[in-house]
Amino acid sequence: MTHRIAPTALYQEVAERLRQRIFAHELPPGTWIDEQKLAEQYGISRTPLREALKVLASEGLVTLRPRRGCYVTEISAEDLDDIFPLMAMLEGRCAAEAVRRATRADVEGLEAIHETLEQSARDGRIDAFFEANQLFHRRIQELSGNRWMLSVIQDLRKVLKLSRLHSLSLEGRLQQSLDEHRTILAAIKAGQPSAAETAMHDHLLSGREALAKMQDAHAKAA
Amino acid sequence: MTHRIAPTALYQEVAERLRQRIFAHELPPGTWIDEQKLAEQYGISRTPLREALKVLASEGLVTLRPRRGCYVTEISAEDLDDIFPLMAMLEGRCAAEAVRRATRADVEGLEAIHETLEQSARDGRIDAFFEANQLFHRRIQELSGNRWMLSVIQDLRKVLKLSRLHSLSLEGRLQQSLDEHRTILAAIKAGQPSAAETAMHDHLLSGREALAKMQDAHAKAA
DNA sequence: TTGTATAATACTGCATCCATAATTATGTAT
DNA sequence: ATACATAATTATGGATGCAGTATTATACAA
Repeated sequence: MTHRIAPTALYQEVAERLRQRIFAHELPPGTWIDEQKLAEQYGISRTPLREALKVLASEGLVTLRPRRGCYVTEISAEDLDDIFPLMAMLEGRCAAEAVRRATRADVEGLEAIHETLEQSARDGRIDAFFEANQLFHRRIQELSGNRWMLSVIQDLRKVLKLSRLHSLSLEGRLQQSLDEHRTILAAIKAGQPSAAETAMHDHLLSGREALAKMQDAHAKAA
Repeated sequence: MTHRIAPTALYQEVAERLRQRIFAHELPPGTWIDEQKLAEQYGISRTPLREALKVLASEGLVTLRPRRGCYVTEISAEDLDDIFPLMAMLEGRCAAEAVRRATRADVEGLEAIHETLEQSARDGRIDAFFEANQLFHRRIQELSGNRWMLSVIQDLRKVLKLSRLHSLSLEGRLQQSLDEHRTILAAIKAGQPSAAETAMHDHLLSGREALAKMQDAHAKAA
């Protein structure tokens, strides 16, 4: 008899599926979410769907306008200007803390992740690069040992994913990103908390700059 | 004809009422939330109540265990050890940024708030002191001009409020808290960002220490 | 008396239904 | 033709009902 360890509720699964569709920009920012259409699509009633939307709303992925419906949140340039420095500070702190707490094995684990990053870059496998990148950052956050810090960062990262340009920009500066990662990893291996902190901090801000350039180019094209 | 500007949904009102009851420790951590009893109490159906619980869950105030019900979140000493340094960093940064952005009028507004804090302390009006304290912190966060920073901090503060000792500890160190506020304000008036930052930072950590002492005393009494 | 198995109870999760408000479509007057 | 008012439609918010599972109570055996 197999006992279900994680008896996830329907609304949770729906929330996750919607998250994926939002991140994939299949539901771009501004899109109105048609409850009954979606419910029908998923073969469920509106009740769990609406519960899922409440969750996504408190994550900031959708915006609920009472009596007006639910829309995928639109993120402004000002929001990005707010979020990136915040993330830079938080992830920077994580890196510093991670250096202080990481065991030998932990560092080796990070090196392994970084290696797949390098490999993905060489092979031009962008999606694999994305994934390894995410994992690298996340692992460092975990090593910092602060559950709440991790939760805050992950929440903010979700919001960043709303911006289509966010993923595109990474593509254009793959090599630079890789270099920055090397710097971060080097500081970690050398056991230098504050070097790791500034390296991570700058890495994030560099991401913001790349995104800003994307926006400029985008605006010019329009 | 008055047009309702903010047509707040029922689930939002319910969520707010529950928040208050949780913060007031009328529903202490660990309490099981009886859906139908509460729904009956509020004279509503379970549907909006359940939606409210979803919101509170993503705020971390309650924990939903699928098929098992909903419980007020219990916060551990480790959580506090995670959250306070995080808050110290965030609010510290806010203070620094606030100094850089505040106008003359802004600073005067802060002074006014601080004055009610002083007055409340003199009069021994603890609830008024609490309120002015909250306002002071919040105003600084607003002055920092970073909406997301503010949102993150407020979310974390909600979680802190789960700990009954949190409010009690402030009571015991009213004078010290006041002194620390004076230091913060002085740095702001002097236009010294980094002094304000460290003052605010230390103020938060000092709060954590006081809480730890409370916990020790509490443990000893038990 | 204690432990286990079974039955009764209670609660959660989801579906369906309905009232109300918002939106769109239609008609009329200027 | 355009603007406004009214009617029809549609979608949201909330209530109710029901199936399935967790929990508690009861009975029985060791």
